[in-house]
Amino acid sequence: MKEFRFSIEKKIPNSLGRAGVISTPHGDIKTPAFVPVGTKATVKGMTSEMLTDLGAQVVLANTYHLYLQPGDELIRDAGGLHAFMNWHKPMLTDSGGFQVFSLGVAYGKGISKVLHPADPSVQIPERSSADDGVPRLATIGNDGVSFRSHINGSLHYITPEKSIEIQHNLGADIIFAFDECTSPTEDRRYQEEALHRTHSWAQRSLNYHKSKPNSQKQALLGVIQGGRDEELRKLSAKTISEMRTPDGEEFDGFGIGGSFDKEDLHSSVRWVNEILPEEKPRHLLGIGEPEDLFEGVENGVDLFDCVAPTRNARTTGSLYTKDGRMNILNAQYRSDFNPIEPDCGCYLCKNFTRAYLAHLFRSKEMLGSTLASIHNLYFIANLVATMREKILEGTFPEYKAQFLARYQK
RNA sequence: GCGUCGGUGGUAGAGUGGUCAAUUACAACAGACUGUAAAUCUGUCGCCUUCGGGCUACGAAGGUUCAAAUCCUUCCCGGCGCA
Repeated sequence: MKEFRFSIEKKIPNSLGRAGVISTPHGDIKTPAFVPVGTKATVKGMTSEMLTDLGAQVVLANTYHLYLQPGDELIRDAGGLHAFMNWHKPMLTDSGGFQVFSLGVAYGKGISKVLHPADPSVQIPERSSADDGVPRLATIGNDGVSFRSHINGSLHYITPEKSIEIQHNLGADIIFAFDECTSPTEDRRYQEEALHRTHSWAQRSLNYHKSKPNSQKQALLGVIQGGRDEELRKLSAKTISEMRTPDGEEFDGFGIGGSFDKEDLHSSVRWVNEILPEEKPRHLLGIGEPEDLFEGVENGVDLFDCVAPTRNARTTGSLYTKDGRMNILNAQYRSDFNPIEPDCGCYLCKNFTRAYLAHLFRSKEMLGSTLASIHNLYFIANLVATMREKILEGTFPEYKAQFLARYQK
C-alpha cells in the first residue's frame, strides 16, 4: 500500500532492536513508540491536546467495544474515528481477538495479559473443565466467535471478515487481523488447534482486507500466536510472514499476541522476531511495563500498546517513578508537598504536589485520574522515546542497565 | 418545667437477656492490575497474644441475673411535642 511505509534508521548492534519511522496517512510515528490505549474512542480522562502535549504520537482504540457502542457504522458516518474523537494523528484498532480470551476462558478467573504463577490468588483453569460454573461471554467456533455483550447481554457473531469490516468503518491507519488469544495455561494440543484457527482467520482477514478499497489507506498487521511453545511461535511467525492473497499481497506488518507467563514473554518475542522480515514493523500487543519495554525494544519490537499506565494511574493511584512504582494513596503522601518526581517534565510534576494528588484521589475528584494518567503516560512515552535516542546514539545497553538498576532496586 | 423518643466501635446505623468484640455501609490501612467487563477488585480494620486464649468496651454510676449493649434506678446529653 502506498501511504504506509516503515524505514529503519539505526539498529542496536548484536541484537534485533532498531529505531525507525512508520509513515501513515495521518503522519509519522518515530519508533520504538508507546501507544496509549483509548478503548472506547477515548484515552480515559484525557483530551487529544493532553495526549499530544505528553508526547503521544499514536493511540489504539478497540474494535469490539466500539462495535457494541456506539456502533462502527455510526463512527463511519461521523467521518471515522479520527474525526469522531478529534485525534488527527496515527491511530490503530485492535481486532477483537483479545476479547475472545478476556471474555472467554479468562472471564471471571482473574487471568489477564501476563500471568504471575507464583501468585496463589490466580486460579489456573483446567482445559478439561470447560464447565466450571463461570459463565463465559465468548465461545469460539472455527468460523468465528459468538460474543454476548457485556453491556446488555445481546448476542453477536464476529468472523475475521466482520472484524475487518468493522475496522474499515472505524478507519484507523493500522488495523489487525482477527486472532484467538489463548491462555498460557492451555496445553500444547489446544495451543496447536487455536494456532491453526488463528492462521486460517489471518488468511481470511488478509483476503478480505486486500479486496477492499480501504486497503489503500489502512495497513493490516497479521497477528502471531503460539503461546509459550517455541515451535508453535516460530511456525506462526513463518506462516504469517509468508501469507499471501491469491493476488500475492501480504501483511503490512505484524502483531505479536498472546497472554504470557512473565518469563515466557521475552523469549517468545525473540523467537518470533528472529523470523519476521526485518523491513516490516512489529507491534507487541498489550505489553507495557518498563522492564518489558526494554526487552521488547532490544528484541526488535517497534510498537507497544498497554492499558497499564492509564489503568494503574486512574484506578489505584499507582504512579511510575524512576525508583519504581509508588501509590499516591499511601498515608505518607497526604502531607508531602514535593512533586511526584522532581525532575519529571510532565504537567502534573511541574504544577502540583504529592499532597494535592493524594487529596484528589482521597476525595475521588476526577482530575486526580486525569493528572495521574498524564504522568504515567508521559513517563512511559518518555521512557520509550529515550530508548530511541539511545539507540540512535549507540548507548542503548548502558541506558537499559542503568535504568533497570534503579527502577527495580 | 412536663411529656416523649433516643444516646452502640473513626462516622452512619443494625442488634433489644446467653450463639456479640458486636450485621452492614462509609472512612481508614495495605495489596493486585500488561491488545480495558476496570474511576475496578482483594485483604485488614478494639487492645494484647507463646494464636490456646486473655483484657477492655455499646452516654455515666449503681443494681437485678449463673449471664446485661439488651432489664431496673438515678444522673448527664440530644431530637420532638406541650407549657
